[in-house]
Amino acid sequence: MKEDKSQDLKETAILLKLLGDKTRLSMVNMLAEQECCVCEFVEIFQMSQPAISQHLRKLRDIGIVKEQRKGQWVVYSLNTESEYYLLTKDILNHVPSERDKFVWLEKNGLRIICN
Amino acid sequence: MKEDKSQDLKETAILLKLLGDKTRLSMVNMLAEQECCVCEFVEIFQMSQPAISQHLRKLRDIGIVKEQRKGQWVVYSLNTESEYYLLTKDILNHVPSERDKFVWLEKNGLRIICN
DNA sequence: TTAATATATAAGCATATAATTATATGGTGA
DNA sequence: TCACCATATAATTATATGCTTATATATTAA
Repeated sequence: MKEDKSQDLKETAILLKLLGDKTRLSMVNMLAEQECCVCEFVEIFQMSQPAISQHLRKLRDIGIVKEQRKGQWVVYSLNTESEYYLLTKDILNHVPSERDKFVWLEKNGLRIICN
Repeated sequence: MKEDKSQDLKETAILLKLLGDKTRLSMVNMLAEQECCVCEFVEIFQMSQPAISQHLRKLRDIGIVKEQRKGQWVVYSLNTESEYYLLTKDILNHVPSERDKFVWLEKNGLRIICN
C-alpha cells in the first residue's frame, strides 16, 4: 500500500468535494463492504445508468475506486492502493454500514457478483 | 461534548462538500490550531471580506465553527460541541499543519487575537 | 452624534455540477 | 455475422456555488 499522501490540502479538498455527494459517498461506503457492478448501483440508487457511470468515473479518476471487467459486467471495488485510502476509511468510520443494500439486491435476484 | 451524531450519510455528505473547498478546509484547519478573526482570514487568503464572511457563514451554519464577538472583532473558533467534531478532527489529521500562517500574521503585525 | 473600522448580507454574474436523453463502445451467445 | 446486454461518453439543461460590488449593521472612539 502507498503511504498516506493525502497530506496536501488542495488535493484533499478535491477528494472531500467528491465524497461530498450522497450518491458517491454511499457508493464508496458500499464498496468498502463488497465489490459491486454498475448495474447493481443502478438498481440501488434508482438513477439512470449514465448518471451512475459518471459518478463512478469521478471516483475512478481520483483513484479511490478501481474497475475490473468480468465478462459483460464491470465490477468496481475500493482501491486500497490509493493515496486517499486511509483518509477515506477514516471518513467511512463515521457513516453507518449499508450492508442491507447488498441483502436487498440478493433478495430481489439482482446480485451479480458471486463471492 | 455531544456524541458523534455525524452517523447519517446525507448529513455527512453535506459536511464533506462544505469541507471540500480549499479555503474552508484551510480555515477549519487553522481554527483547529488557534482561534482567528475575520480580518485575519482576509489577509491570509487574499480574498475579499464578503467572500471570507460567506465561507465562515457556511461553516457556522452547519455548526463546526462558532463565533464570539470581541470588541469590534468577531473571533471564530472550532466548535468542539459539534456533532461533526470528531469527523472533522479525523479529516484534519490528513492535512498538514498551517501553523506557519499564524507566524506570518504575527511577523506582519496583523495578528489580532492575544492569547 | 459622527467618523472610522470590522463584519454581514444582498444582488448579480460566471462557472461548476449533476441530472437527462441520445449515442457509441464492448462483450456474449445464437 | 447479428442481436442483445452492460457500460461509457457526449451534448444539453437546470441548478448550485463562489466570487464581486454595493450596502447594511455593529462597535469604538472622538
